[in-house]
Amino acid sequence: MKPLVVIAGPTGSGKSELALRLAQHLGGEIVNYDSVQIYRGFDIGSAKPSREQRALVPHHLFDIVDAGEEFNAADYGRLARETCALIDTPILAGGTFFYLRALLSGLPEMPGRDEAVRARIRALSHKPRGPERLHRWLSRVDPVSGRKIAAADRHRVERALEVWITSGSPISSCERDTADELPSVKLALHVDRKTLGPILDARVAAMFRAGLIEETRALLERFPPTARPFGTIGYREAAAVVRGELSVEDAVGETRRRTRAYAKRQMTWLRSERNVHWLDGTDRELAFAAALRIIEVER
RNA sequence: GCCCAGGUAGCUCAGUUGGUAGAGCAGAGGACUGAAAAUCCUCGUGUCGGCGGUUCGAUUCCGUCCCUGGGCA
Repeated sequence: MKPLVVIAGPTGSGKSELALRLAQHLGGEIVNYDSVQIYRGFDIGSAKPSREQRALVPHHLFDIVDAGEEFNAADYGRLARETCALIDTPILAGGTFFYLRALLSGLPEMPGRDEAVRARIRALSHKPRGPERLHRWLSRVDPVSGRKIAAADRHRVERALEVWITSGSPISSCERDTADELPSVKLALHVDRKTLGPILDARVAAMFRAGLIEETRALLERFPPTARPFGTIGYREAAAVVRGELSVEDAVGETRRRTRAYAKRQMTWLRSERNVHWLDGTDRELAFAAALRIIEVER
């Protein structure tokens, strides 16, 4: 199997554009690894490629689930493997590196999500000092995870307990089969944060101008407000505006703030990723040329 | 000109019944095993507006001056 081409980088660094150009040049097809662009209707706030762009080259794994449906990294990993297997030259584009990992390395063998168990755990967490008690429970049954996961990290505490309850074995004992990793060429666009900041600010303003609030209002009429994508950057703020809890101005500010923090988190993740070829994201032509060269050598 | 209310970390502010101060945000670094655009961890010395006074000691009390709001003229 030829190595998969992966385009990475922080949000707003020009991943989609580079991926599209490479796909056109190499006769490839784009495969999304962004956890919000998988949702139907969440277009403006997720910076989904436009209809025109998507007509140029086949695009996969966009608009595959509705907001109310359960979908997670494991689902993505399975789906993406199937999808890539059917395509001659997949070009992975996105920013959810946990999803990318689920695709390339797979997730360890372990029990899936169990809503009933989750509901029980969540009920406990709402009691006084609930989070602390859940963490103490976890530390007792799985000291390794207890040490690794902070008590305030409710998602991870919840999942670790869920695995313990449903399987009787600690999540920390589950191991990924590392030999199984799919070969890939990882290209990451680098834009230093001083430069990226204003780009992201402008992008957020453009999203609100393009009708993010109206898009969110329409989506809120079709899906429960607790649906996951309503908690993501931009949509959380737009939903608050729709509910009359936030001014548009504050929503823009809050969305900018969270977008910048997100870009920072993405950079942190990418820095620790091995075998990444870094490209200068400030020069699109150079980045494209360099990407082509690297892909030729690596494949 | 007079009367209020303020002037404390890059920003918004808390606080010190007098013993040189701390939150949120921003910023920096990090984690990431089915919610991942999620969730979380670590990092805080700044003439506490200026100058005097009282005091062993003032950012805190007093005086005065400057600045910013708001009100009255």
